[in-house]
Amino acid sequence: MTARTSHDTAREIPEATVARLPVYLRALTTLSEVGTTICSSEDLAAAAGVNSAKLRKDLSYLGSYGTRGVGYDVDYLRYQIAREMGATRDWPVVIVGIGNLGHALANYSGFRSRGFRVVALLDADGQRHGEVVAGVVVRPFRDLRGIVREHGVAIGVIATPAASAQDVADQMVGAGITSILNFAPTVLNVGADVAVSKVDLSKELQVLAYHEQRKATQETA
Amino acid sequence: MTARTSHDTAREIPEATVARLPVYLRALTTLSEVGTTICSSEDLAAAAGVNSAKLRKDLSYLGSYGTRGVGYDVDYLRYQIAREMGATRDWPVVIVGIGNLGHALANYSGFRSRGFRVVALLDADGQRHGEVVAGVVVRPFRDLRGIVREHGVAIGVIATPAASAQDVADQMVGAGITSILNFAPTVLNVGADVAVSKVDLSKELQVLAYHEQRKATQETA
DNA sequence: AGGAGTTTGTGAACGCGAGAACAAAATCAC
DNA sequence: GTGATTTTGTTCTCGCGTTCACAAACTCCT
Ligand SMILES: NC(=O)c1ccc[n+]([C@@H]2O[C@H](COP(=O)([O-])OP(=O)(O)OC[C@H]3O[C@@H](n4cnc5c(N)ncnc54)[C@H](O)[C@@H]3O)[C@@H](O)[C@H]2O)c1
Ligand SMILES: NC(=O)c1ccc[n+]([C@@H]2O[C@H](COP(=O)([O-])OP(=O)(O)OC[C@H]3O[C@@H](n4cnc5c(N)ncnc54)[C@H](O)[C@@H]3O)[C@@H](O)[C@H]2O)c1
Repeated sequence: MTARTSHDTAREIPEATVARLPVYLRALTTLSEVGTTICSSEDLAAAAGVNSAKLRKDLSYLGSYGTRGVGYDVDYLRYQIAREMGATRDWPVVIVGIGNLGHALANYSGFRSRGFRVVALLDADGQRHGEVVAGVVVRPFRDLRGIVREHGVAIGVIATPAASAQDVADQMVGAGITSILNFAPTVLNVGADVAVSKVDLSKELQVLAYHEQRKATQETA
Repeated sequence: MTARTSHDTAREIPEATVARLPVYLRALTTLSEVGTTICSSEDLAAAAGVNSAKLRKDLSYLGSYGTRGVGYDVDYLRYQIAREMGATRDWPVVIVGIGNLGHALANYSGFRSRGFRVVALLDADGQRHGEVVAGVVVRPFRDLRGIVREHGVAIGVIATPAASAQDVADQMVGAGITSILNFAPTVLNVGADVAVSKVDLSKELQVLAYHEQRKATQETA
């Protein structure tokens, strides 16, 4: 692979690599906060919890940002990853369904610090309208279209019950949203041009329980 | 592959398959609630949002629970998957860090309905002690050891800030917990006999932002 | 300047998972 | 009963991701 210039962003980055870049970004931020200016792939891999060869290969998809015999400049590499990920710009986000989870998400400072700005909190329940959460007022769900247009929102978060999720997704797509983060335990049907990411909290617990179960049955065997 | 009897649980199930079993379980529950008694692999695959060949291969790791030319008995298959996953028994769980996210998790009914019972809510902040969330009182973090022993807790959930997460994990392991679900954005260092599952909500958003970014730069190219 | 020591970037081997395709097994029609 | 039809369980192939291993490239010391 030849060297890449900073404006050469055309190459495909494997999905598995993309999923790890945020982890590297966080590890670099931590290193930077502790005053580290240079780090080796070994150091960074340990901080990110991955194999160092994998880390180097991942970074090689972005370009050649290290120095052999030395390592990586922490802040420089961090900027390069952030730029590639789109983390150097601000992403307006709407959250739909301001119940238990929606409140937690709205209050989460980690989104803001990573470039996501909650521009609206929407709920179908009139009882919730007018409530202010983390400085943002809860508004009716029907305001979705106007908000998306006004702020150029591309990313929507669904935190409604499963029964409403498909309907909410349809309206989001209709309003112009092209990426959805879904917390409801349902499979969403959307067009191929819409990206859906699903977070299933109880699935994670169920997988852990499976391994516990296996450990137990193997011991008694 | 030969037929398997119901007590033959020794075979290794691929991790990718284990991760999908909860999805199948949920799809089967939905089908059952609508009154469906028999379904084909095609039906179930559509409900779960996967390829039907993949579904059949996944199920074949558990045993041969379908009937050729007919399909699967919904309730029977659901029971078999639940048994394999350990979902037929009750799993006591402790949640540590009852802030924004901890409150949402404590209030989440989906855990209970899938066999997880929150036996304790723990927080280091004395201000929070005594508060009742979803019928469970918030107690001091130092009670962890006693609670784990008393209830035989194997699974712990970490919802504290990142700075405290490693310490909480160490104490959990010391108290006898062997599976941890971590919501803090940190890599946890634990022994090889402890399973850690990490849920990183902002990572998911960052991956979506990356794809949005790519779409945008490709259009302008 | 040159050699010793480090660390990156990448070619190559390997293993796992996804999906196509098909044989085996069950039902149904008559 | 027998053939047509349906649907499962499994084999086979392909591609992706992980990891090893090493040459290339850089620094540091003398
Ligand atoms: N609370 C958790 O920790 C947790 C964990 C895992 C998954 N989830 C999932 O996240 C989702 C939300 O959970 P929750 O505990 O916050 O539920 P909740 O009932 O507390 O909140 C849901 C909110 O969505 C609103 N809503 C319902 N239909 C709507 C619609 N069509 N348009 C707009 N808003 C609508 C409701 O008014 C309510 O405010 C659920 O699907 C749940 O399964 C929650
Ligand atoms: N809120 C969200 O939606 C969200 C989203 C993604 C990730 N997270 C992550 O989840 C974690 C919790 O987020 P939050 O918004 O609930 O934070 P929070 O500050 O509201 O709550 C943290 C709680 O942990 C308690 N705590 C701190 N140190 C502790 C210790 N050593 N032992 C026991 N308890 C301790 C605090 O007293 C507090 O009650 C954070 O790591 C955050 O990054 C939260």
